[in-house]
Amino acid sequence: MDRRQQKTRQAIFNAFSSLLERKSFGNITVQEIIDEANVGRSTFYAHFETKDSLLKAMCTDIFQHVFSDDLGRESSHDFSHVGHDFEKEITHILYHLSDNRKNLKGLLSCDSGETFMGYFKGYLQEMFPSFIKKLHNASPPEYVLSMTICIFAETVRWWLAEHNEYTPEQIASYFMEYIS
Amino acid sequence: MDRRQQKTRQAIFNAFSSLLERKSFGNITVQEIIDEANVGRSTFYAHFETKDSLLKAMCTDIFQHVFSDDLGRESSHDFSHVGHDFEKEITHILYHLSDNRKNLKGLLSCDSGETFMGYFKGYLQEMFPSFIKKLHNASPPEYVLSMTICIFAETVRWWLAEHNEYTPEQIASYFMEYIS
DNA sequence: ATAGATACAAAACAAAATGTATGATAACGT
DNA sequence: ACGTTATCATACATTTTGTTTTGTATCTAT
Repeated sequence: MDRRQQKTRQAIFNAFSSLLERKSFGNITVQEIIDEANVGRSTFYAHFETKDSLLKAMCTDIFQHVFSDDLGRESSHDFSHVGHDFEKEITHILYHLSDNRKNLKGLLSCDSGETFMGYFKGYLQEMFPSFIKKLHNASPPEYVLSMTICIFAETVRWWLAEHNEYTPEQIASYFMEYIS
Repeated sequence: MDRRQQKTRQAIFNAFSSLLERKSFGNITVQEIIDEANVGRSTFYAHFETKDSLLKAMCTDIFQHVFSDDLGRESSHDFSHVGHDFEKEITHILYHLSDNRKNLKGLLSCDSGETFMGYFKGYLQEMFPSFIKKLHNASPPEYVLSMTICIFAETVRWWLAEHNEYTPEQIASYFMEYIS
């Protein structure tokens, strides 16, 4: 890929990320992104059709880093049998998420939430079903799955937005305690 | 209050509600609300400063109906001792929420989520603390509270958006099973 | 019933944002 | 070094936003 494209793309990502720290997705204009990134108007639209496209691209980027080496490699893992591995896996992911703290805080505080959570849940749905089979009986499995994913997402949000003082290991244990 | 004001306010609420069924909050323009409500431009701005003001007013309206006769009357209830009453209370609230299903679906599918959930959680925080004292030990209480609120909100969203076939009683029991 | 207050519609307006298009310039890959 | 292409600056039509003005209709209080 052309170096110029990379630089522009990164500049836009950085600008977007920086703005997300200050204001919510819905209140950010393309114009602001352009100004912050210091790129030409037409250049922005050459890269992204809309503000939503940018959001999606950014989510894809982040999740690729967070989940690639984990789930890609370990998708064959069956968490239903080895409970301890599951918590370790969660911890591992939390470490990755922590690296993206700056971006995630903005993305998690809804507005962008719908899109972001969509991606988030997409990945999580590959991890959780085999694990949650062990849990709860009377409630519909799809309900339990939805809640488990929601709780994980909210745990991450709670952690990154308000309680950075906890370690990934602690957060993982809180999460495990809550869903077990 | 002037009848004219009431009519206009209601027309705007209805228009907003109608639009929320079709598209997300972020993609709705004031212009569309004005057209749909069939009111003058200046009239809209006489009632609401911004689109966000409208959202807040609508949330206040809805929650007032949902929580007024419950929490107002029963705020003295101490749910930490009478577990069964708590589930009944939840069921009661679910019935009220069900009445506002049309509006809530739009409001819950994020964008407006940030604002709406803020209100939602504000009310829930008055209900839950005494109850969750009984639960979980190792995790921070504020974490458990956050997750409980989040689970309730997500339960409602899951129910209204995708699984209307369940009764308030069923949903309440699923919720209780999940958080107990 | 009437008088004063006020909510309303219609229109016009400036400012900002959106999305597209153009030509010139600079950086790129080979 | 050459052809390619990403970028910028500029311009433009369109839409949205929020304010203001003016005349009219409707309300409330007396």
